[in-house]
Amino acid sequence: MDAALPIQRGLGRRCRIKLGRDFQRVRRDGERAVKGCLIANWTRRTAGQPSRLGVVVSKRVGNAVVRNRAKRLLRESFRQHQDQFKQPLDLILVARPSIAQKDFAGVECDLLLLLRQTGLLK
RNA sequence: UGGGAAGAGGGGAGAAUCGCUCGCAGCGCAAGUUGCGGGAGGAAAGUCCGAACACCAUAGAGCGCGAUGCCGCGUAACCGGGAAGUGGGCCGCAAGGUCGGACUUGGCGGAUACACGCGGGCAGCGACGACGCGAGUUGUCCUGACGGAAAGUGCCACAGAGAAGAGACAGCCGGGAGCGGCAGCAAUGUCACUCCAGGUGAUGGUGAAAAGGUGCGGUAAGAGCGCACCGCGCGAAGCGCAAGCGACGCGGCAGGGAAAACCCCAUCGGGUGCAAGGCCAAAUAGGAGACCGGGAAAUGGCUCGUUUCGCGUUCGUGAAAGCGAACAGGUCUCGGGUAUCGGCCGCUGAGACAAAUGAUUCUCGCCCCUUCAGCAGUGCAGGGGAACAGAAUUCGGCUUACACCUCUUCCCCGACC
Repeated sequence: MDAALPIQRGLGRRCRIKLGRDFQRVRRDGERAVKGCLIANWTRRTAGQPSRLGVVVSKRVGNAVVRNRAKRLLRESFRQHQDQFKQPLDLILVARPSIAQKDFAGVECDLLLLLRQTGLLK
């Protein structure tokens, strides 16, 4: 890892969407895209604020173990690429049932493809 | 050696990088940041029983509802006192003291509903073995929501003549009448058939079950009609803490299944659950509606009974009682708002609250397949696999899921000695 890249890849409490009204706002007012095993809703934030992530995994995806793993994979994909966004986002990732068969590389690939298609990446 | 069943135990290890969460300490005004330490299971699951804990309710009686249902002993969660060790907080310069609770070890006392374990008892158209001519008895195993069918009501399909204090279809039996064959001189005897009125519960057939069974006697034929034995019922010396067993005596036999149909008996049971519940801002603030105003509320289902509250004020009318109106009062319901799926406590050596305990890579170990080498155990290389499953107040039990490995017991097949 070269020293030129800023290493700010944490995913603490400030980087999460926790309030129900935030979820409702993003899913009502934001933009929406679908790719592979995930659905994304997002709204743009002003520069300087951190990006925030919310994860939604319904019971249709699987039992508690499968759902937990899906959430972890989505969070990890977001964490590793959040500094590559053009501008900060409030992003909600909704898992689809096909995520149960994917590994980390598959989920990461779907997320990058989606972000590239919608022009959110640098 | 291979396969199967049951039970018990285990349920990969280590490292690097990047992250999450909680606690403590340092730095920082703060946001944060650094260090150290803790961070999923045997079932964390289902939520099927219970306990702790919390709140609400609670004179009592009856009815109802629910749960449980052979006997004995034991076990834990939990509560109380206390000991040692490990780790932690606080005080102290230190030695040390102290604190609450966590874990481990050993032990004491209290508490038991359910559950579980062990032992025992009883039952069974159950399986196998032994004994007996036989009915049957007995041993082992298995099974058992294992109080009551002798409180009552109802049910028992199909088959069968008959299914609960039953029943004559075939059959058997003697008697009467008729007709016929045979024997006889005849009276008569005998054999078969038909009809009539009876006897019978031996035989056949049906069924889960046919109203005790096996034998002998008896009889026209039969029948506990009589006897012996077996079974059954009642009483009972004695044995056992108890469930219960039972020498012996008496009784010719009372009597089917199902209570997981209703039901009866006994025992127990108040309700809701951490979204319990408490605290904080603001406040017994301030709105809307309904009802009561001879009633309301509580006794969490109902009734009785009991307890509590309330039956007020003003105005009009009237002599008064009373009537009408308004207000106050009581009870119930509903909605908005604040820092808002508000925050904190409850809440923990995991302790969240859009929910942490992770991601990637490497090494080693385990299992399977293939190639090669080897008589073989096996070795090298390549590829693949690793189940069920994620804490949400805590604890005990139950149930369900589970790749693979280890151990114990039992069974089966093959080979060798």
